[in-house]
Amino acid sequence: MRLSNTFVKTLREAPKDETARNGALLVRAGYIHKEMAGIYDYLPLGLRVIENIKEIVRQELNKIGCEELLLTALQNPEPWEKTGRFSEKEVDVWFKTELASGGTLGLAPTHEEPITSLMKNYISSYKDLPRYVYQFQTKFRNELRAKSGILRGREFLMKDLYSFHATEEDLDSFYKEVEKAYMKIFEHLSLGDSTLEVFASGGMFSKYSHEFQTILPVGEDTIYYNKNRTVALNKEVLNEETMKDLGVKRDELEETSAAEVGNIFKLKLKYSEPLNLKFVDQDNVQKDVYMGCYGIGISRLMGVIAEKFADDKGLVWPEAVAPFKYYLVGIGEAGTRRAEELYQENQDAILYDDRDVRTGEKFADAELMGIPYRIVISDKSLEAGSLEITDRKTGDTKLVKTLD
RNA sequence: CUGGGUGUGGCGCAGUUGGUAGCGCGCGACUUUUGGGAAGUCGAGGCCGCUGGUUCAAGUCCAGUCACCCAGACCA
Repeated sequence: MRLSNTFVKTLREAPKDETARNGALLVRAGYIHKEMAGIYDYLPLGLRVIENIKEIVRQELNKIGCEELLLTALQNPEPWEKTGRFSEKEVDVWFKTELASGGTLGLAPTHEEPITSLMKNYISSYKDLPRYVYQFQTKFRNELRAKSGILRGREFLMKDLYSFHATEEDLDSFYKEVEKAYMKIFEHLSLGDSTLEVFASGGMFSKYSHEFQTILPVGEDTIYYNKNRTVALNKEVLNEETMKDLGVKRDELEETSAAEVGNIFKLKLKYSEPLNLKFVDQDNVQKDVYMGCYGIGISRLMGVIAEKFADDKGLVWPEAVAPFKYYLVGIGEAGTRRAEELYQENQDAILYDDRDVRTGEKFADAELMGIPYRIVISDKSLEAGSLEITDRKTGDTKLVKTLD
């Protein structure tokens, strides 16, 4: 991408309604634009980051046999009424709207009901099981208070996976596979070291669920974990019973704040029963389908990564999610000519700053945008017959002949 | 929702006892400059969140309302 070719501009100062570090930097660097509290536009660079995160998630899920689909955001109240979740009493974050022809629709805060209803069309026999389907979808939640930049929005992007099984044992074994896939995803995102799988409240259908929490000072959750990180739990389940279940003592546990980037649940029969999702087993008996659900906050992850790695100069993207690998600057006539050639040869990997502005401004923007490597081609570097590459993270500069 | 705070060009801010709305950044033109956010000159750009009220006169005073930020509560 040529910087001269995009409408996006960087800002020297953050707008004053954006105080969280992730939001302030993402706005300043031109990745997102705020429409309203908790409601953001994703600009070209921001969209690339989102797509990179999605692709990492997609690849790991596909490896364990998941299929991608896309459900609707607008919700027919019917299935939700069957589970009792269309009422504000049960789910207090509904956005609802009216149909011109009469009747109420909801904007989906999550998708258990519609996916369960949908699968009734396709699951009728044990031969149809198990199935794993997922989507990347915009969720709408009418939060009383949106905050922390893109960490907690009213409209946000989530990956939600739903699994369907003939038996609880099969659900259990797939659940374990998802746990492993999730850790791989967080490793690819450079969050492996700082993300813990923690025990959390399981709601009414199981004792515990699991959350994936990334250690982060501005995170909204408080978690506890032991020294070698083999056991971690959310504050909401920090009690005698849980500690006994997990075999830890209070004084072994350390406290930290963290951001929830994923949550996995064994739903069991919670939705299949009221929505009547059944199958015929080998013994010709009708049985309820066991279900699990598994979420990852895609847009929140972008905020967590931005927040976690940023320094005083701006964003610092891990290579796997960065919108571009290289930020290219040509200096002088010969340097600019060579830069243009290099860009032509590697357009997918390069953000080419071909603007007619001073070099200092280009350097400052390269750092603010957090592109992993900055390439400078100048008379100086050409004399050495090479390109000058600076690592955004360490600031180290080296000369190389060609890009790898 | 409770408490506190803020709304003035794209962004950050100033605006005194009510009297023709200003500064910095950014934007346009020209000149000089050109490896760390350049300098000068000239210029464009604003129903002062919205509605109503007081007044000869409201960015400024009064009432209402909306939005946004922070802390807390909430987070199926």
